[in-house]
Amino acid sequence: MIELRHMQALRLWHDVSLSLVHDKSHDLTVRQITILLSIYLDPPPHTVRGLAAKLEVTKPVITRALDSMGIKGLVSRRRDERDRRNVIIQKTLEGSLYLERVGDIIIEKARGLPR
Amino acid sequence: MIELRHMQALRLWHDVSLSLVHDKSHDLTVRQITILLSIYLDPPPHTVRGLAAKLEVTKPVITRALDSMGIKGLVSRRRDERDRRNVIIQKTLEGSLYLERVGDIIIEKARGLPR
DNA sequence: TTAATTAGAAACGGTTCCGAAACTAAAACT
DNA sequence: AGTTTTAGTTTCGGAACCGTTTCTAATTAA
Repeated sequence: MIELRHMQALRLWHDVSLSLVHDKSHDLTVRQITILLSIYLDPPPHTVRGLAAKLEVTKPVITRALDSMGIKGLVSRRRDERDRRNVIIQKTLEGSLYLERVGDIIIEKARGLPR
Repeated sequence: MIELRHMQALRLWHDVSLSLVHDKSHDLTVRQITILLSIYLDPPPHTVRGLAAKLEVTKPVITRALDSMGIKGLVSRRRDERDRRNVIIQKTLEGSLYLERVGDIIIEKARGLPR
């Protein structure tokens, strides 16, 4: 039998996920949102290889996720001038606004939970 | 500027999502996990049309998600004998165990947050 | 300066998902 | 009984994603 606090945790996950599904604007995969959150929450600089190691996926997975999210304006890329093999992944205004909305949703849904 | 409680909400979402990405066992999409959680948290009976309406997606999306999760043993389907047009979607032991683990992860990551 | 390493992207083939439309079967209506 | 409606699935063409492998460019090592 699942306990009450388990149910509340899962209810939160459900409610926020449902809001993300309803929000047709971006439709990110779990990997993509994890990458996006890493870029916005972890200390920079962010590189393809660093994200690949963190998520335990191959580099092409990161490259393609950045392609997709770049098209949507959620992240941008810039060559590292100190070592031009590197690509520095950067935040965008659009990405910040999107995550701010996601944060609002999480807080709102958490507030609605029984305590 | 993102506030502290925003950051904590997003950090929780990040940490749990990262755990889900690391967990190679099931690899569900956001839609799939939303459907799975609906089945386990909302009062039955669960039907294709009901889930489609709730998620605001077409019925084939639900059918296919149930196909995928059925193969993984996370849900099962049964004809409604009272109205044989309906399909009743049911929980499984495997699905319960999986969501119990997800609940554990959420609670664990929430505990690790600064307060 | 040439060879080896490193970072990231591109190419390849396969899988999965999508929405729209067509289809099957069961129930309800007339 | 025959038509219409309802529930769910299947099919279709297209898009996105996956892992592996290959490629390009930049840096480091010999």
